[in-house]
Amino acid sequence: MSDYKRILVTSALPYANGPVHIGHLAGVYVPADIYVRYQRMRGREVLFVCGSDEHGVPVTQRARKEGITPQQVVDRYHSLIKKSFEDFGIGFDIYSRTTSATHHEFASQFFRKLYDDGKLIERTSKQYYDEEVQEFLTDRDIVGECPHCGNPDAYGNQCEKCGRDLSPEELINPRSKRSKSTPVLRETKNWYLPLNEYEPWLREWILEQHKEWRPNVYGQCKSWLDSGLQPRAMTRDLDWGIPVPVEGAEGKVLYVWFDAPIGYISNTKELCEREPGKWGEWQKWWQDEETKLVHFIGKDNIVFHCIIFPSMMKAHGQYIMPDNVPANEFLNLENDKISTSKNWAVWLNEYLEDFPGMQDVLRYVLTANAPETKDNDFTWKDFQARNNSELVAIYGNFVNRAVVLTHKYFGGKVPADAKPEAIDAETLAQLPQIKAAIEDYIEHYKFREALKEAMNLARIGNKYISDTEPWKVAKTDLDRTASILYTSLQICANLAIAFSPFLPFSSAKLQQMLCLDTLSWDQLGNAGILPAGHQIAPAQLMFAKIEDAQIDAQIAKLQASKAAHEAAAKVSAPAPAKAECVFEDFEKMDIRTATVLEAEKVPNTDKLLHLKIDTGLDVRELVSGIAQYYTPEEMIGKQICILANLKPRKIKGIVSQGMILMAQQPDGKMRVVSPEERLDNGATIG
RNA sequence: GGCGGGAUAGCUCAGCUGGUUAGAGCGCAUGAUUCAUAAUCAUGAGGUCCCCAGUUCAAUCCUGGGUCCCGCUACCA
Repeated sequence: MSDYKRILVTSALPYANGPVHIGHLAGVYVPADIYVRYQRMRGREVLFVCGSDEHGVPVTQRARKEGITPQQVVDRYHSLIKKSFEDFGIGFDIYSRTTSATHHEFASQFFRKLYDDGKLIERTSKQYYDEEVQEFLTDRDIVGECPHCGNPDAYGNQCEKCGRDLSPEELINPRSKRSKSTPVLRETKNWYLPLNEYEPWLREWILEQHKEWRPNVYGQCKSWLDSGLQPRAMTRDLDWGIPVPVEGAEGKVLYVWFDAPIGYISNTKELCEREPGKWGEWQKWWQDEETKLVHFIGKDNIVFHCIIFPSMMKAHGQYIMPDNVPANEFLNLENDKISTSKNWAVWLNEYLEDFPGMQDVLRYVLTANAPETKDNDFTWKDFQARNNSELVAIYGNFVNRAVVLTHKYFGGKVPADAKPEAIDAETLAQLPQIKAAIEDYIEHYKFREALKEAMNLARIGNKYISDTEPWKVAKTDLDRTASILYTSLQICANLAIAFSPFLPFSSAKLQQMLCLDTLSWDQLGNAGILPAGHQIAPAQLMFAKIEDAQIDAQIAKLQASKAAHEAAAKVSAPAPAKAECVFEDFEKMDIRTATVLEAEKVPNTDKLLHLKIDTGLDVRELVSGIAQYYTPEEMIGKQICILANLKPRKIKGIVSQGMILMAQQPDGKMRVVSPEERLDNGATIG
């Protein structure tokens, strides 16, 4: 922090196609919020910016699925997410959105500057357009015959067989993977950021100057840089997004990873223009070397925040670079990956309803168990245990002991330090050490350890009060009792400060109980925060015990929602009906029964099985992408149905003669189609 | 498959540039205590530091190989 005047903190923009869950919180928002609250308490000038990421293909997909507009989708989730964050105490200075006018204008200008300065490579090409889905196709959505080796199933960017790079126009007889129709060539232009030109600079900046970044972040950057960067398209042929502000770019939008990180900047600008007196000009946050920029993200975003966005800012020329990008690993839930689509998650908005007033418990658990170095697991049992045996039993209990005794013996007035002893000073001497430790840990983004130090302060308090036994001493020596409680109350005041970046609601409550107006970080370690004679409020419990029933209910809810989702996926949203076809088309297909003789995984793939089957006509081989649903052993001996006269295609070097008929549900579950009763191989189906 | 990260007590995690009796919290056991939300305090048990080889006087740490988990990427008629 030494050389910086102010700190700008960004936290990853949540994607506005679903609510926020505990994985997001643990990975990004809670640590960022702790960092920000801490820096603010130290009196540093801090700006904490976030907002919804509202462009991109998943939003349009969701809209299509629900029969509403993309705008309706993002409106719904933006307000839900924003409200949840507020209620949870994530202290953004601004939480805006990438569909805002400010952002659209700003991102356009940013792009336009790169364009005008010649920082972008323009590539005009005839690109395949799928008239059925009315969209341009990405290279990999097009397959056709390789002009070099004749492989009938080369991809638009590369032939897997001969390894040559291709462009889609070179393919003979191209086909669209999106609709199975024949695409037509249309002229299109796209603009690329030549990341390769920034490679030497990135190497120096990251690999030489930021060896202190977390291993996962540094390692992944190194990996990208070592394998060589390629120009990356910054525009897309889509209709949901920010229009590309260039002549002849109709029907194109900015790549969502171009637009989204600029959201950090445009949201800053929005805030600065709204309250210029408070925040000054946005440029001071983004373009002044004395600003320390920190991006809090999850590990899946590393490349965008460390390679692409910095390259964009470098290309622009006026921006500062992040000082650190503390990316967290992932949080699992009850031993399973958190999944929005499978509804396997604890949603923030639901947590807030189910556990009203208990924001800090979740903040505590997610910090104590934060996935800082590796993936971690959230379990409700652990949540309960940490609440009951740490927050209640150690922190809450200590405060309660001190406050109750003060009321019992001194009418709720802080007693004078009438008869100090060595143990008091020895105990209080630990406070500055705790302060230093918390500071060091937070400055190094080690929030888990920092929180542990804060909790140690409460442990010190409990030990002190047990060692000195004021309830016994009170029978004979009220002066000594006064000193003990004086010391205990000072520890309470220190606790309110030490915990306030982590547990802001509880600190506020404690501060109220102690009748303290303001607390600053500087006072942490101070053994005389509460003056003798100061009146404090009656004791109230800081944390409530969580009973088994509440936890069981959450676990049951989780299981139920998962089951409900699975059931719903089965009945709802079947694949849309296809266009009518004539009988003659159907008749062309030779569908018949066959039996699997041999099966094995295709090497170097995750999804492919190589099968040998008896079709009744012959014994032939085919390749099928079912390895995630069936093991080779399960397939052997199975009777299946195949499309026997499908044009052979070579996949991973194996000629696949036909296709297995598979039934697939909307939730992805896939099963082979078999006759109800075993028939001879080669029985025709129709 | 390629690349990156991870694997340490029953659980969740620390262990800086190779030498520590390998640590902490929770949980568990025993004892003390009763001001406090049966909370607290003390003591203790509990570890092939993922596996195999190598370098070294010495390896949890370094090197090579392997296994499992996660991410990025590729593949996915």
